[in-house]
Amino acid sequence: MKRGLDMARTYNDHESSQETGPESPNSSTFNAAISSHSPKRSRRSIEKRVVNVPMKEMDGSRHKGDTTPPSDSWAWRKYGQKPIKGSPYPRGYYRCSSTKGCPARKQVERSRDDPTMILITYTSEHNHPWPLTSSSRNGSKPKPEPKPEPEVTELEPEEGDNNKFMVLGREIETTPSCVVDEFAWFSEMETTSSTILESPIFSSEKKTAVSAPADDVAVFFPMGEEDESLFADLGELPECSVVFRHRSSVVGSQVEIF
DNA sequence: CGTGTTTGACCGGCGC
DNA sequence: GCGCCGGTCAAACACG
Repeated sequence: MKRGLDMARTYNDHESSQETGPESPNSSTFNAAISSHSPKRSRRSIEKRVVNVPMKEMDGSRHKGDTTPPSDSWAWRKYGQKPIKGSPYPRGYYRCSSTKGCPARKQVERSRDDPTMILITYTSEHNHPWPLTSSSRNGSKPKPEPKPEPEVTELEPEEGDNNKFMVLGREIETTPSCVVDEFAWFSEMETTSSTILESPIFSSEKKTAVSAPADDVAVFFPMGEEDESLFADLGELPECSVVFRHRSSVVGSQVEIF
């Protein structure tokens, strides 16, 4: 039996059962659906987010190798590892196993430039929610865990900068209306283990994209209208609610969004 | 026994 | 057209 055919099917079976709606061309410059690198998903919008995590934050977590990701609250199952050309470190491929049919994936690799940094790329289909149920890897079973009562902090973009921020060196216009519910999962991760570093990109624009006063981490991501549909079937968080919880140990944040 | 990891092979896109 | 490369599959294996 050869793959091509059934591999696409295997996943589409899962995904089709979770179809939340037709792909909508996005209006936001920011949530730009990536015409994927992954041809098998080309029918859909793919969202990609990159997070840098310093390795030291991984001490004490289940750190077994170069591509072992820092523990977050989600269950991830590794499905592959590849050496990457030009990088001395392999890239690990993980699929979300927190929920059945969860389309989220992540890639974990050491930064070539700074081996102490772990580069985590989260990928999910645009119309799929990011995993909101969490599961501790301590146990073997992921279990649904509705967030108790997330501490909601309303964040408002500063006006001075026109709601723009830099993404990989590009200035991106953002939608001021919402902060990222979508990143509740990220918040979880952040609260559990990692420090998300502040990148030069964001530090230079810190008044806009990332508000990272000494003890607070707040990250803005614009949401297009269609993003809200992400949560239509979730109902766990109020609109425009999110945010990263206060953590005294946090030194900064960096999230690059594609 | 169920779940996750390892690893070699395969597939498709892309550049030359 | 061909080779390279990134992404994924799936069998075998490990572990609790």
